Amino acid sequence: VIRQRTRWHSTPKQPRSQARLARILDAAERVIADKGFEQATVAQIMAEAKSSVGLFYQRFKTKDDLLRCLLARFTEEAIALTDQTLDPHSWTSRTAEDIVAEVIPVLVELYRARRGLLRAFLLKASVDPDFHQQAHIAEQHVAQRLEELLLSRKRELRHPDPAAAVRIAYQMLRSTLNVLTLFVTPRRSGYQLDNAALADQLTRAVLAMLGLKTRTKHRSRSSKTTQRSTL
Amino acid sequence: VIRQRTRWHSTPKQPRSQARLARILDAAERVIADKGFEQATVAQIMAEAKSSVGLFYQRFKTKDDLLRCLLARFTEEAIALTDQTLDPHSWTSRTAEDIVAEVIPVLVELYRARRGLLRAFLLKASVDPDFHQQAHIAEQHVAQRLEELLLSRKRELRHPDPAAAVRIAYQMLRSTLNVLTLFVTPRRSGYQLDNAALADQLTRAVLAMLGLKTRTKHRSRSSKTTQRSTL
DNA sequence: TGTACATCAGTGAACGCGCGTTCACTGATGTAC
DNA sequence: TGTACATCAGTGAACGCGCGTTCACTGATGTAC
Repeated sequence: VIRQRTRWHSTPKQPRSQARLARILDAAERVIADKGFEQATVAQIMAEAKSSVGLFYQRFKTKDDLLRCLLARFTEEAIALTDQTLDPHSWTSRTAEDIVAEVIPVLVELYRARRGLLRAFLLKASVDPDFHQQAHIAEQHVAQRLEELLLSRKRELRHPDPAAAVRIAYQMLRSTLNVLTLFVTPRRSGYQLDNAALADQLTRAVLAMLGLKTRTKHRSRSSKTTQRSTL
Repeated sequence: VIRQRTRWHSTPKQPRSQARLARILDAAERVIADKGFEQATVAQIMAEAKSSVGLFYQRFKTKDDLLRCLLARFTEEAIALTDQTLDPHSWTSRTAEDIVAEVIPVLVELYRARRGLLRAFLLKASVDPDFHQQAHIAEQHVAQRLEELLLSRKRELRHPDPAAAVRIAYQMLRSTLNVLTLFVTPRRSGYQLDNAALADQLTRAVLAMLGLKTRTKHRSRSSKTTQRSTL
């Protein structure tokens, strides 16, 4: 009767059930990415994972706890990717412009690939201070790496306060991607995200904000193909 | 018994109950701005309006319908303000830079003043396609006015595709304000929004994106006072 | 090698709570005669 | 001026539904002797 007490939440030791945990997280990510966190029911998720509702509560304290776990998992991935991509050694003898022009498309693609999950994170973060805090910490890591990398080329930036420029440019870039993530539903017809064009536009804009010359290589697409879907 | 059938939703003709409707909308705006739409209960709102729950459903079809009404009311105000502020006649012999430098602080202030309500709108729009559609229409009105005004000074913009530049700059500006609206909780201590500094930073950034020279008049504040709170 | 028992892993029906919505009601104001 | 009735404006307790969470249960795998 006190049996229940002895079971910890999450991190089971047996390999079989550890695999099951991964299966649940994957299923959760799929369902949540598809329907959103609020609309996804625990029952749905566990059906997708081919497990039972009871098991869910042996792995997670609450439904909210699940999203926190997904965030943790995502954060790890994101930080690893960042540290790899933004490692200063891989950018020696490259200009600030190179960095911006190559990092932005990667970011845009990441946002596209994980759109549903990111959307769920954003919505939760906007409503739950603890969650926001958690997300913010991870976010700052990425921001700082990029800032350091760009400020090591401070001289190239024609701006009276390069640090401020990098920060506001990054904030505006991320905000734009966040807003597109929140509001541009792919299901809806009409404007479809053309990633290449979007990345181009953003690159151009960020370069301008940083006071960097734009090479003509970045085509300026006709304004008709420009992404317009916003709130 | 069929009495109920004969009552229309909303727009009562009697002046007394029309005043009451306004009182309900005001109360709703206060409660929703404070707690958010989901967390605000119909009972709370009607208590704040010193009315009863039953009356609520004589004025609104559903709780969602209330938010739609608030959006409609807000939209009207916003469009009126836009048409007044962005009227071409009041800007004759002013430069594109003047326009940007004066409009942005107004926008920032509007966002600050109506933060709670805008937050509720944004969250709803990100989840309800119909609502998003409605908000989008209003939004486009403002965007177009500003676009027209700036493109009438096309020659001043040093950019290969001025129309595209205006659009992406506006989108990034609005996105940034939206993200700040969603994520920077004023209750939380730490970074507090310094509107003047934020407006300055944004102005500088937008001018750069549009290919306009920055006058030294726009102070570049030390990076320590820079707004950093983002997701 | 067999028996008894403990623990692990998992199940899914039932519970319960919050809150949007309904509905049977009251009281005040107008209108007909 | 009084009476009967219709309509308007408003009330708030009760209902009901969705979904997160619980809990009494099953079956399989170890371990002691």
